[in-house]
Amino acid sequence: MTDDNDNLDHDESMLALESQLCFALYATQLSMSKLYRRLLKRLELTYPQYLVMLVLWEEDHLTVSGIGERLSLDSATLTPLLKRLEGAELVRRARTREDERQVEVSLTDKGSALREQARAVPVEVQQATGCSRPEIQALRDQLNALKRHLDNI
Amino acid sequence: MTDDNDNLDHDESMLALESQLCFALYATQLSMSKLYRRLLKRLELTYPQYLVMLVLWEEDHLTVSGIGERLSLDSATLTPLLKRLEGAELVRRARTREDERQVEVSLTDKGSALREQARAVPVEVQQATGCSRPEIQALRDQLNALKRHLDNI
DNA sequence: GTAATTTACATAGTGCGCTATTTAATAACC
DNA sequence: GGTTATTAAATAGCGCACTATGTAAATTAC
Repeated sequence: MTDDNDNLDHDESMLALESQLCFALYATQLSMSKLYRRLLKRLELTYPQYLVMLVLWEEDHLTVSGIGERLSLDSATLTPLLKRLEGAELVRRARTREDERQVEVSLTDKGSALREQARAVPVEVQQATGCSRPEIQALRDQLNALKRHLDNI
Repeated sequence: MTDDNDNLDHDESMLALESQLCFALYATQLSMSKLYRRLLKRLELTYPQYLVMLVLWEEDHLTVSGIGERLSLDSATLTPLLKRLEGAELVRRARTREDERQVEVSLTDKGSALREQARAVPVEVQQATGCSRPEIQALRDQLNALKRHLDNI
């Protein structure tokens, strides 16, 4: 019954935790976010807040749905997060005159200034990954390709 | 001042969202967990619950900290999750006689039986990723290597 | 011009995942 | 044997990230 045994071994490894790409992704994401939590402590930002700030440092005056598109996040996630950034006086939120359904998110002076401190973060992260820049870029590109596949189902 | 401009462009891309490995990881993890949410709906499991079940299908009768080690998760995360699995009658939890600080988590018959239905999940996931098995294994191995680096800081 | 539909955001509720702390049990030390 | 330190799990509180739903504004259809 070698055939059955092969199937058994195959099935065993199909459900084994270590085989799972999903678990590698999940566990590495947790480790990455732990590293960022440490680095972002002095900026007084959480990791998702930092991602939002990255978006706004790149392009100010975005709507909630504009930020949502960039980060693949729902307004149910973004609205409370942006309110906390507003409370920290890093952004301001206001309904646009053109379309009152839309909320425009803009950087405050304090929010813009925080960019200077944030500059050190990617350097520190790169050191922590122990990877070269080409390796990081290759891995990032593979992940982005994987995401596009996953999103097209 | 081309040198300054080079530095400026360098700094621009260092904080650009698309440059960030962290964001690729974060966004891909969100997409992966969305895919699993769809597939796991009929098993009535959340994604983290599924990961716990994977661990127990591989090795039954683990302590909370044993599961925590496998998944890199704290007891503050696991205890409520395991209570929900217990409520769904997939596991049972009991203090061990040898050391009453420890809680042993065991599969119920229902929990063991769920494994059969779970077998289809990795196959469906692999189809969704659009990657070959060697590609998946290579990406998984790179992520695991990255995690080890991140954890050693 | 009005009604129906769609859109953008907000809210409610749930399930994590974390830090900090508490509780109870075990181990180490004197 | 008693005290102190450590360990395992649980609890509290907070910040997401999601689904579902509600509210208000804009667009579309008639």
